[in-house]
Amino acid sequence: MLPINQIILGDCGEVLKGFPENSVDLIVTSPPYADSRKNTYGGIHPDDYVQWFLPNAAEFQRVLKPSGTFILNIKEKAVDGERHTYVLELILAMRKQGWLWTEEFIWHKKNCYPGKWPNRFRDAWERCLQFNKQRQFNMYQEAVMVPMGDWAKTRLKNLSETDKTRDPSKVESGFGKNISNWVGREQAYPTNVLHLATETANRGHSATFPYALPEWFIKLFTQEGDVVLDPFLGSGTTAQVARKLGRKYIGVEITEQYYQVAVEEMARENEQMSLL
Amino acid sequence: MLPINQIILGDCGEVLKGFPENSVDLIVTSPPYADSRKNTYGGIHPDDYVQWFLPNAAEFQRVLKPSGTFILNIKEKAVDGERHTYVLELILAMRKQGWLWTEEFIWHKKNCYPGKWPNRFRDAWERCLQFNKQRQFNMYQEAVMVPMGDWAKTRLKNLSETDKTRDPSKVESGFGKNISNWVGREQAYPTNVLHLATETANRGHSATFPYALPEWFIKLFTQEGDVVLDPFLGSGTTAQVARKLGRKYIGVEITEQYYQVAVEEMARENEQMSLL
DNA sequence: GTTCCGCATGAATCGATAG
DNA sequence: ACTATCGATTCATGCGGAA
Repeated sequence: MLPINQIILGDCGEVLKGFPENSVDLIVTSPPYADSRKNTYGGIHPDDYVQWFLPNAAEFQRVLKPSGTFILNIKEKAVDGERHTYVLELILAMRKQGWLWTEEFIWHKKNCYPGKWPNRFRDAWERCLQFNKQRQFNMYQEAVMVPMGDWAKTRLKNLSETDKTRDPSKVESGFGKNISNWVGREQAYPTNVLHLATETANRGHSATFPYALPEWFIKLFTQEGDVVLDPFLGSGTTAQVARKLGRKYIGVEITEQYYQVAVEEMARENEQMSLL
Repeated sequence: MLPINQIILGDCGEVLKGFPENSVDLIVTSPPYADSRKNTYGGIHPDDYVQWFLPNAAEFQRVLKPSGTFILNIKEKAVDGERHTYVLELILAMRKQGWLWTEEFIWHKKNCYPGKWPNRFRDAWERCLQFNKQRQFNMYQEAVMVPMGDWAKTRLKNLSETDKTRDPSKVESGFGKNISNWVGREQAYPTNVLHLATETANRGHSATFPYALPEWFIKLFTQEGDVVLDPFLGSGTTAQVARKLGRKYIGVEITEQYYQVAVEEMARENEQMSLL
């Protein structure tokens, strides 16, 4: 049976074998990036990453409903002066596995990590790859529409203050000129670029993604009561958001430490909610 | 000899064979997208795109200086409900050709209008792939610095103890050691995400990119007097920008129609400049 | 209640040095 | 030669406490 609203300690590749097929509506996850968390996840070498990931992807494909979606948040690192190609190879390999590579969303990290190097700038974006089992999948675009009344505010907020000061002419002319087109319309659809800051508040995990990231995809690809799975749960962000949005959640985490953090966070939130 | 400051009518794969090797400082171009300009470029089918592009890339590699850079502005189309993989395959194939895939910049198209498709949102970004011949290449980062955010003014007023000697975190970042470098600083280095509006003015070419795009890369990778090549010139944006910035330009365009537009634009600008 | 302001921190990368 | 470790470099945000 499907372990609804549970957080499970274990290797997702193994744990998922006990799940029935075609039972999950959305998989949204941020797997360990190659070689970057040596001390926590064992550090998969970039050259071995595809081979490590593929068996897991096969299980994801099995448990995902035909109408479901798989969102993979990932970014290749720089190795020996180049961007490594394991993410590109992973996409190609997953297509051979039967996945459809439907779309690539860009997460623009407004507060990216600082640094300076002679040959590259700071990395301010990550990929959110959308995979599907079939061309027809559930998508609730209206759930993530931006209200027109707030459109101006949100748009400018998304650009952030610094972006505005850096390119005032473009923002003002482009924005002011077009605003008349939107009068009378209620809501606008977003684009495939997400502007979110990483949350710097320590949640006991070195690589939490911001709540808004899973939130956006959960709203977009599921309805209330649907099942959301995060096979690399980390400190539990996806599960917390899914529950808050009235979705069923399943989280799998391999390290005892983060499993504990995730369980405690869920309990803490539970308590807070019962107090209200 | 290298045809400095010229626009040439012809197929770049052929035309470039007459150029000496190691003679160009920067190649920046936006090639015909697969299947999207059928009537102008003959419409390369997505499945044939890599095989069509590779011979051209080989010539680019030959004429590029060892210290030079190749910027390729490209985005895969959605074909049959999926993102096509020809761009991923092209990157892998070019690496086999000897190119280094140094970086992937994201061009975020700020003023893109919300559209409506049943299963995807409006595409608001394109790839700008950076390729190099060797790990050491010319990069003039100071030429593209941007104003610092407003936070800096208040932030640097009084530094906390942790700013001066911050404990190394889990990720072992030695942040905050030479905070004195910051005081009085007005500008910051940009990131690998470019926020540029698409230009609305259609200059008789179906895929013009905005002036700001080649401008940014020309400033970043060349100095005055350097040679900038656009092998798919289109209506001439790259050549115009290069000349304006005091770089030598070479443009190659295969279609008579766009070649004419490019030549006329250059002449028109020449006239305007002589009037000032 | 709002607004302001201080401040810790984050999926980094390169080059030199040591083993 | 080849790998492992270490030091140096650098922004911008959301949070929480205070006004």
